[in-house]
Amino acid sequence: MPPNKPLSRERVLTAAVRIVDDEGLEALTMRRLGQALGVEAMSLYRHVPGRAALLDGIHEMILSELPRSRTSEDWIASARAQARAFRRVLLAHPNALVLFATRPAVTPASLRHVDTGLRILRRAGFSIPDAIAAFQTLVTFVIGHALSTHAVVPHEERSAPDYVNLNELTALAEVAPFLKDSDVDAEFEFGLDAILRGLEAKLGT
Amino acid sequence: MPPNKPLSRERVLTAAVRIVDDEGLEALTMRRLGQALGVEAMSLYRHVPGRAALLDGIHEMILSELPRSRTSEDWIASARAQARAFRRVLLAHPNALVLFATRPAVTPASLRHVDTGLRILRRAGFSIPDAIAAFQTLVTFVIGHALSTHAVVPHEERSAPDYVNLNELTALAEVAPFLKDSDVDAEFEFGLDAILRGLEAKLGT
DNA sequence: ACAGTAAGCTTACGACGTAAGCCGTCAAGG
DNA sequence: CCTTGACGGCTTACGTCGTAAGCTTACTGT
Repeated sequence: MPPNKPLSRERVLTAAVRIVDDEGLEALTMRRLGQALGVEAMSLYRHVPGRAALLDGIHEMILSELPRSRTSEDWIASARAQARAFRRVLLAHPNALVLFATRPAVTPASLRHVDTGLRILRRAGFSIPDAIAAFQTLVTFVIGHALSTHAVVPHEERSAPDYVNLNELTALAEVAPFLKDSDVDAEFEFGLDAILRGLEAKLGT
Repeated sequence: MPPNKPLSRERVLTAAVRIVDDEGLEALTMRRLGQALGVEAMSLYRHVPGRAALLDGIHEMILSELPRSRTSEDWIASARAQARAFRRVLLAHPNALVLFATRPAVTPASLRHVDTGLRILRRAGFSIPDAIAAFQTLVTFVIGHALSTHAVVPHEERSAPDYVNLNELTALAEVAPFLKDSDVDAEFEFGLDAILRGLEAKLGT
C-alpha cells in the first residue's frame, strides 16, 4: 500500500463513522480503525486524543449531517419538519444511536440547530423556560423513539422470564398480536403529533 | 474472610447494582464484582452466563423496583402517576440509565407494568395501534428525559467548538442564561403534561 | 547542509472478558 | 465407615483492548 494521503482528524472520523455503520460500535477499536486507514493504531493519537474523543467526534460528525432548516410561518409545521429531519439523520446511523443516549443533546456541533429549534418555539409564543422544556421534550422523544425502535443490540442472554402469570395480563394479550407488525414510522408520527398538539394546548396557559 | 453465604444469582445481581450505583457502570468488572462478594471473578460464571447477562440482570432488577400501581378512574391521572413512578425508579440509579437506552423497553420483568400501562390507555378509549404508540411515546419520553438530564458521563475531551458565529444564534443567546438553573423536575412535568394533553386531543380523532 | 518538527511506527503494560480444567467439601449409597 | 459424585469456587492462561513512552523517518525553512 503506497503511503496514502496524510491522515487528518477529518479522515479519521469519517473512517470511524463508516466502521460503526458497517460493523457496529463494538467493532470500532483503535487497531481496527488504524487498519481501515492503512496505519498503525497509535498513529491515530496524533489526530484524536483517545477513544472517548473519537466517539465524541462521531457524534459531532453525524450531527453535522443535519440539513440547514428553513422555518415557515406555521410553527407546528416547522417543528415537525425539524424533528423529522433529526430523526432521518439518526436513523441513517443506527449503530451509533447509543452515542446519542450517552452524549449530551447540546454540543457545539448542534448549537445552530438548537438555536433554530428554540427560535421556532419562542416565535410560537412560549416563555423562555417553556421553550426550553418543549425543546427538551421534542429532542428527547426523537432520540428515545429512534433508540427503542432501531438500536441494534447483540442481546445474547435473555434471563429466565421469571414466571409471570400471563393470564392476568389481559391488556397485553389483547395487544400482543399487533406488536409484531406495528408501523414504526406511523408510531413516530403519532407520538410527534400528540406532543405538538399538547404543546399547542399549553400555549394558551 | 470466612466462607460467606453461598453465592446466588440474587446476591450477585444486588452486589452488581450496588457497585454500579456507587462507582458507575464502567467500574463494574467481573473481577471487581467478585472482590465485592469476596470471591474470584470466575466464580461468578456459576450464577451468571457472562457480562452481558449481568447487565440484563441489573436492568431487570431495577425494573422490579417499580411499585405495583393502582389505577383510578381518571386515565390521565393514572398515566401521569405511572410515568412519575417509572421516573423515580430510573433516577434512583442514574449510573445505570444507559442500560435503559440500550436494552429493549419491554422485558419479562416489565411485562406487568406494560400491561397496566396499556390497560389504562385502552380504557381511555385508544385503539390498539394508538395505545401502542401512545405507550411508546410516554415510555420513550420518561427514559429519554431521565437520560439527558441525569446520565453522568465522564466526558473527557470536548472537541474544538468548530467555530460557529455566536452572534447569529440569537435565540440561543436569549435563552442561555436560563439554562444554568433550569428546574429539571418542572421541565419533566411540563413535557409530560404536554404529551398527556396531546394524547387526549388525539382521542377524539 | 543542517537543525527542527511533524507524522507514523515499535514496543510494552495493565486491565478486561472468559475458556478450560482443577480441587475441596459434603450428602447420599453401599 | 468408606466411597463417590457433583456442586461451588479457584487457578491458570489466552487473546484483545486502550494507551504511555520513545524511536524513526521525511519534509520544512534557513
